[in-house]
Formats: sequence, C-alpha cells, structure tokens
Amino acid sequence: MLTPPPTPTLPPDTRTRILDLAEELLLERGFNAFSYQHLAKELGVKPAAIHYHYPSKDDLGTAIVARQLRRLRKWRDLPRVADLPPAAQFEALLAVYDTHLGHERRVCLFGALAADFRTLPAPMQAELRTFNRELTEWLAQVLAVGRATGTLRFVGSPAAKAAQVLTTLAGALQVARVHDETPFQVIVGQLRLELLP
Amino acid sequence: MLTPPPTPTLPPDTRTRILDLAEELLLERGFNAFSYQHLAKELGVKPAAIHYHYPSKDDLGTAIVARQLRRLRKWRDLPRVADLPPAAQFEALLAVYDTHLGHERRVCLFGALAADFRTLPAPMQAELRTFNRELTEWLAQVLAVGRATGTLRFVGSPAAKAAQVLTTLAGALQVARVHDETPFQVIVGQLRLELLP
DNA sequence: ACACTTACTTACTAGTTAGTAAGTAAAGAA
DNA sequence: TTCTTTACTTACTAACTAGTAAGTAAGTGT
Repeated sequence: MLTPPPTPTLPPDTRTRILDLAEELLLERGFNAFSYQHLAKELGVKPAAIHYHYPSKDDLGTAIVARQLRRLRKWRDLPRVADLPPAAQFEALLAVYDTHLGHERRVCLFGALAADFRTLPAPMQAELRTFNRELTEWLAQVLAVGRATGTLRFVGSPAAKAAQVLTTLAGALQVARVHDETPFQVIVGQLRLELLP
Repeated sequence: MLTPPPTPTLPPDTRTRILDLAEELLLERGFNAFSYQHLAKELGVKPAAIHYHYPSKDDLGTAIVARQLRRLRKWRDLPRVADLPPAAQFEALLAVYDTHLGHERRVCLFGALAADFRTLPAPMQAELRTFNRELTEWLAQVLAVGRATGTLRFVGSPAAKAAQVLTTLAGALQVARVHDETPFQVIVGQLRLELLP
C-alpha cells in the first residue's frame, strides 16, 4: 500500500474559505439570500472576522465575480482549451455547465445574478458585464472558426449565435434547478443536434 | 372633442394594488429584495395592512405566481391567440416577452425566481413548476403543428425545441437587464431566423 | 337599533441585518 | 527585546425583518 503523496495544495486560509463558501451560497441560493452570519456560523468564525477580510458585502460580492472573471480568462487561455478544434472547444464549454449541474445543480454566475442585478453594487455589475462580454466574444470566435472549417453549422452571425447559445445554457441550468436534470440534458442535446453536422 | 368613455375598470382595491406592486418589485428586483415595508411605504398604508390581506410573504409570493398561471391559461385560450396559425402564435409569444422588455426591462416570472428557487416556499415552487410545464407544453404543440403544416422549421422533437426556445427567451430578458435591449433583439432575431422558413 | 364584518391603524415583539470600535494573542521584523 | 502587523474576538449599535395583538371607524345586514 502506497501512502498518498503529500498534497501540494496548502489548506485554504480563512480569506479563501470565506470566498469559496460565499460563492457556493451565491450560486445555490442567490446573493440576497445569505448573510455574514450564515458564512460565519458555517466557517466557525465570528461575523466580524468576515468584515475584516471583506469590509462590506459589496466587497465580498465583487471579489466573487472578479475571481470568476480571472478563472474564465485562465480557462480560455489554457493550452488544453485554446489549442482544441472548435467543435471540441464547444464540448469543453458544455462540460463546464455540466460540472455546475453536478455540483448540487448550481446555476452559472450570470444566471445567479441577473434577476437581482439592480440590487447589486455598481462594481459587481461592471464585472459581470465584462464576464459575459468576454465569454460571448470567445464563443463567437470559436463558432466563426468552426463554421469556416466545416465542423460547426449554423445560420446568422457568429456573435448572434454565441449570444443565443450562452443565454440558452444559462437558462438551462435554471430550468434544471426548478425541475430536474432532464430538461437540461434535453436542451443541451438540442444544441448539439443543431450545431454539430 | 369627445370625452373619453367612462372607464369600465374600477379603481383597483388595496388587495390588488399590493399584488400589482409586489409583482412589479419581484420582476424588477427579485423576491428577496423587497419587504412589506417597501410595499407599505409606496402604497401609503401600514405594513400590517399587507399582513391583513397576505398574512405572510409566502402567501403573497404564492398569490403572485398563482395569478400569473391564471393569466397564462387565459391568454393561451383566448380566441385571438388559440385560433392563430402556428407562426403567428409564435410571434404572439415573442410579443409578450417584448412587452416585458418595454416595462423597465422586467424579466419573466421564471427568470425572476429561478436563481432564488431554493429559498422559496414550497407552494410557490410548485406553482412555478406548473407554470413552466404548461407553457412548454403549449409551445411544443404549436411547434408540432407548425412543422407539420410547413410554416415552422426545426430539427429534433417539438418538446425539446420548445424547452430550448423558452429557456432562451427567459435568458434573453436577463441579458437585456445586464446589458441593454440590443442583445435581446439579437437573440430573438436569431430565433426567428432559425424557425421561420 | 344593534350585531357583525371589512379594512384597516397603532403599538409592539423577537430575531436578523450589515457594520463598527476596541481589545487581544501570536507571529515576524528591528 | 520591543515594535508592528496580522488575524482575529467581544461587545455593541442602528436599522430593518416578518409577524402579532388589540383597537377602531365605516359600512352591511337584520
């Protein structure tokens, strides 16, 4: 029997644990449905400890979206994503949404914040707009190359198709939450059927 | 100059005014983002007056969804909707979403509640599931007839296409809220391009 | 005329919210 | 060794939350 190799990841510090839990609650229950008390209780610290790291809930919310934007950019530029052919890049995108589904049917960041958007602090709104814009631009490029090389099929402009597909995926996770995983699979199946020749 | 005909609609009573305002706030800011105090202040009554008509916020929320479900059934069965050819029924559906967009970019009921779904009272969850299921079944039927008569074009099952289209429309209103009306028009344009031959 | 119902208001509670100020224990730097 | 910084806790506030109980004024029915 081998002893497991020493884990290379340090145990996350309080700052990160707060952010992780806040993100989890945001994606599972919505931004206005969790409080510093909830976070503190579950983490075994006092609410003031959270104010120490994130003085206001606005700061905390903005940090969540900012981190997701950093992750998006990192993921998009990863060689194992950036070097894929378009159809496989599309599948990689679907895999991300499938992961959300697997994690307690979490919605995506956009789907979690859109309804409450007007109650969000301005920096959070700005970061979310950037997040959505960059993701849409990335997919539009993928679709354009895919159609040019004959591996993806659609009518209309790549930008319009990208906006439509991402909107559908965000909505599909919401439908999965309201019903179950079935409609998500049905909708993704329909997307594949239409895009992949 | 003609004097306007005497309005046949009575001025709405407090009970209705509460429900109207609560629905408006729900669709514009989310269910966890308004309180009995907000409602009371804007209506010029005391919070206890709202508890008189809707004892708990659960009751109020459930009443909002129940009314929307009644409206959906009524709309769907209206002769000027039910007797239309499929392509025109689809356009009538788009017109409803366009109306939401025109009303301060309100999201649809489903889009407003999906993210916070797990924080909602059980009767509200049940009503929302029914709402979404009946709307999807209606559209599936429209699409099936439309394809059979050659006025609508799509691949896959009518049920899958209906789920995809409605999900996209709900998401499109959310995108409009985060950005502006342009992406909504783009997405709806894409839907028309694909469905109408 | 009297009883009853409707639609509220006034006055209150207990719990939760974000946020602050002051204190403290431990670690690292000078 | 002392100073400083980091990462908290304790103790607090003011505002807001849903919700309740008791009272009241205006009708409605008999």
